[in-house]
Amino acid sequence: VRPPVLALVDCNNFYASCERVFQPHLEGKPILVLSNNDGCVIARSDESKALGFVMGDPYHLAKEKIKQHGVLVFSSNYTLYGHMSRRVMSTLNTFTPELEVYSIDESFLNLAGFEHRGLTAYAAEIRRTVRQWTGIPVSIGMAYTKTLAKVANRLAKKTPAANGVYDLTDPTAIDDALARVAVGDVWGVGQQSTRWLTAQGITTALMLKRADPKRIRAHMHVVGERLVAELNGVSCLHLESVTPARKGITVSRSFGRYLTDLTEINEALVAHTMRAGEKLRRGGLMAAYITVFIQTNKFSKVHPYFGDSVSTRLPFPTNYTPDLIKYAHQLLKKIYQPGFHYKKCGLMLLDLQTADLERRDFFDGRDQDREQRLMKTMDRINVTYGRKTIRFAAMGSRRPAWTTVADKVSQRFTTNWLELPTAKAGQ
DNA sequence: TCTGGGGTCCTAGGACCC
DNA sequence: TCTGGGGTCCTAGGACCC
Repeated sequence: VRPPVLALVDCNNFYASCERVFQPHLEGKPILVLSNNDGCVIARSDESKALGFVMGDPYHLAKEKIKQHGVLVFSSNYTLYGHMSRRVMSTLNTFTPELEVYSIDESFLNLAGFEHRGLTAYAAEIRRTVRQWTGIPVSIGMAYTKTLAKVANRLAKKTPAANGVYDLTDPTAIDDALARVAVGDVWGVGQQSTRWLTAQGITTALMLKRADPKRIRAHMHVVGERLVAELNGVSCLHLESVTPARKGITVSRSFGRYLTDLTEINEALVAHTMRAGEKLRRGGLMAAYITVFIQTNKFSKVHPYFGDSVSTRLPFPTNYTPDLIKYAHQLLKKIYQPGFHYKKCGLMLLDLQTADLERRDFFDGRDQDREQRLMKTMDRINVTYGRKTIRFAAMGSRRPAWTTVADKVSQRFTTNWLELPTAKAGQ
């Protein structure tokens, strides 16, 4: 019995493409999208790639070249990207009953049962439809394992004649394809493994496919062994159409400038904690374990590096923000050392559990119903009138010292009435 | 002189992903 | 001056138990 055909649909240059949808004059121009805090390059249009801009390039080091080539630069606009992502995914859902949303710009589709339509033709139709309904260009790779579908997707992008669709279900085509892929470009092979594999003389995906799985396992553990199996057409990573429960929630940000003062850092931490609480409640969850971390700028040549983290188990699982703020603050005080130039802080909530049980009845005389109503009301106000409309005093009231930089954000075209795109009828 | 063995649970840290 | 943020999985090793 054949395993199901999997298609990996990947949006091309997703963030850059999102910017283009509502600003068509950007078509054909080099675009870069920056990370939070306008720190580094995280998305590039084809034109920018051709100019030699690299993923992860620090923005401040690229500025010269950006100016020189007239590249258009955007701060990241996650509200827009998230919304465009949902549009793409729901479009894809009309082509298959079973789909796994793998990331903001990628989905695996189960195409079993659609073979009679001709896989290449069907994929081409998916591609056309997504483009027409959302304005986002996608590439599609098909194979019998996720790892091979990833390879196929890569080839769909790299092979101009493929028209954005690459079928790797034909076993006789696989080896030729794998010979064209560097081992470091295989999904799951990162820097460490690339270094080791190369030293072993394994430089292409095909060589990795043919390597002795036991030998690979000795260095790359079961993950590496599975990878070799997947390259050999043995499916180990199955389609997960049901989103598994979240294991942790992290909120962290770099500060817009250095902070040295505990109170100021705590204001940032309180803001992050509020956000983490919102995420918890939105997912119907409570957390029983919390980690807080701080760090200075790891790239600085003038200031010494310092970073630390500390965790604690909470006396009871909670999603009540005042509880979270209290414990986060206690932990921050434990790791804060005066005298450093801090650049970032954050928290992680772990050991998440569903909030449907009344677990805290035994602990104290607190009125949980009232607490939950309070959080619900706060959440509703902050959704309706904007984030942090209602906030905790510990967050500070003036413009916070830690505010991130985002100088070049585009409009929230899809989620804000005041920022809708305008169309003009021409002659 | 000679000081067990096997199991579980938990956490930290590494590697990788987008 | 200026280098992101949020995840998952796996393994080793310590604590603990019998």
